[in-house]
Amino acid sequence: MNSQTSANTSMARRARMLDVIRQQGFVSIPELRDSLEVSESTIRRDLESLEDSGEARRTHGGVFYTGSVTTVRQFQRGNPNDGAWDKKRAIALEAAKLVSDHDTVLLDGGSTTYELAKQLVGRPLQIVTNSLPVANLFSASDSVDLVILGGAIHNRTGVTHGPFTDQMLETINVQKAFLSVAGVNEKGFYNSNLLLVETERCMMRSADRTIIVADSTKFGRSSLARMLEWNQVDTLVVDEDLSTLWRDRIDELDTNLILAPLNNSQDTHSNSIS
Amino acid sequence: MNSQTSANTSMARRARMLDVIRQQGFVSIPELRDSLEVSESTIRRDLESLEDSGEARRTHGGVFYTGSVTTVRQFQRGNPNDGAWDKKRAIALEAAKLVSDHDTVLLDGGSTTYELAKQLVGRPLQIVTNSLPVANLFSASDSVDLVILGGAIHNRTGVTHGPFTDQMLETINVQKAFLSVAGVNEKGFYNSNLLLVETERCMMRSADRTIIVADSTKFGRSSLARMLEWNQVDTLVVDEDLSTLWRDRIDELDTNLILAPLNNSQDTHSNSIS
DNA sequence: CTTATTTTGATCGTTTTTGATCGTAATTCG
DNA sequence: CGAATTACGATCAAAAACGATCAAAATAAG
Repeated sequence: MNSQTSANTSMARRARMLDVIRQQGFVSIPELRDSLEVSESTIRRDLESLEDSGEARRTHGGVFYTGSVTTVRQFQRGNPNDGAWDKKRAIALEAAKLVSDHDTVLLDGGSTTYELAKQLVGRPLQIVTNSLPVANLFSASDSVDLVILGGAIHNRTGVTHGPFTDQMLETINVQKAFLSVAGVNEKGFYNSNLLLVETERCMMRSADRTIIVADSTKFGRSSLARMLEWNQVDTLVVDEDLSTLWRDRIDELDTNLILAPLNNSQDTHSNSIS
Repeated sequence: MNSQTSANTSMARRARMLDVIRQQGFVSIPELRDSLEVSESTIRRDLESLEDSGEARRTHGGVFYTGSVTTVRQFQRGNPNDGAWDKKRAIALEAAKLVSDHDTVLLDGGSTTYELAKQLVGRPLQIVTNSLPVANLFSASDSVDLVILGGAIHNRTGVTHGPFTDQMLETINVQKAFLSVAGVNEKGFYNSNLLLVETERCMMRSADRTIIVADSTKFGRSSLARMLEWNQVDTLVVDEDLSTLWRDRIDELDTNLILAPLNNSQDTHSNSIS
């Protein structure tokens, strides 16, 4: 009809639609029809698409916004068939045993530390973290004192990093720091972002004990920036798929190695339910 | 002609209903019918559903709120009908107009600033905040540089505060700071938490302009701790339900007063997105 | 310029939700 | 204890919302 603007493509419309949904939290279809000046049929089709991509959830009578969970969703939904998922959870279970009640614990960002965080919810702890998803986990809980490391947010991962974070870490001391890595080789531990690596070095300096959580697929892989040397790490938690080659190597160092068993889905449910 | 303020859908209605129940503790069905303007049959069906989900318990003659910890938490899913909510959104719309693209903006915690944050999503900005919910809104967005103020999390509200936060604010400068308050009287602006108030003072010092967002119900109410004096505030955004008494008072000061209109009929093209 | 593909808007049958009615159960009052 | 009143749940018809389908319009390709 009226070719008023050049920005009348379906993609632009969906972006606008999502904006409206986000701003209002909930919108009915007639409202969207008036606001975007297209037919309800088109609205329905667009919503279907938006729901498929997970940015909104439809209900009878309208739409809810669900988009802000995208960062968290990465972890939660994740790739359940990834295989590495089981390893991460096994590692998290073992790592959680290293934490005592009323400890002060620093948690880095990353999917493995996020799993660890889930294990720690509900326990009486002081938690320090630079990860937004991890912070969200604990923010509801009454049992933990939560401290967030300030700084610039790294968009993809939802963790803070940079000079602000580093400065804040200088005045903080924790008993145990759990760090995640992107790769491990014979020279040390790696991550992909330079600023992030600097922040993680600061974390190490703030901690009495530095504990690395890494699944076995990370071994032999390096990445952009070296984070730590072997002798700077107290304890390493890996799943039991770690090759004997690496086990032997670590044996010769004075880094503590903890192997997480992979078939432990039994022991939590084994008893009860007669 | 659906100039109805609230979207009429089962889900939104149940949220409203639960709000009323929570607020009053016990409500009769006729009361709910009057308050929500639907038939008693619908009320009964909704209550049945709410009881199934454990959020309320029915008895002969009405409903009790069962304080169940559904941890719905956060206003994200929202209480679209807190009553004051319309005001908050109107204020947010006006306040958003004060923000220019590529501004550096500081956002305090609070439901009104959260509404403001929703309005700002998608715009090219630098955002600094101490609020976890606000941070979550922006963390997915590519258009904003997000900086989180570190510090201890205040459990109820999900905002950081305390010495860490204050220290970090000392090295930060923003063009506009949007602060929320719990109360306003002739002496100044109040909030309920002493440490939080100290942090908000630091925010004010870090900002070129300090803008207070407060709905009209806050006026005449004080709270534990005085945060700011009148002369420290550049601009005040309030809904138009503000009494003439207060309008006159503010007129005599050199605080800028912006009144947000409440008629929320569909805005035609006031939405300057792009 | 013509044809093919995509996108849009309208229509229609189906499903869901809503409001009213009515018989039954519970509570109150005499 | 029994009658009256009130509240409750089930049933049913009207209304609203939904999904599918199809033709027109817009866009892209030949």
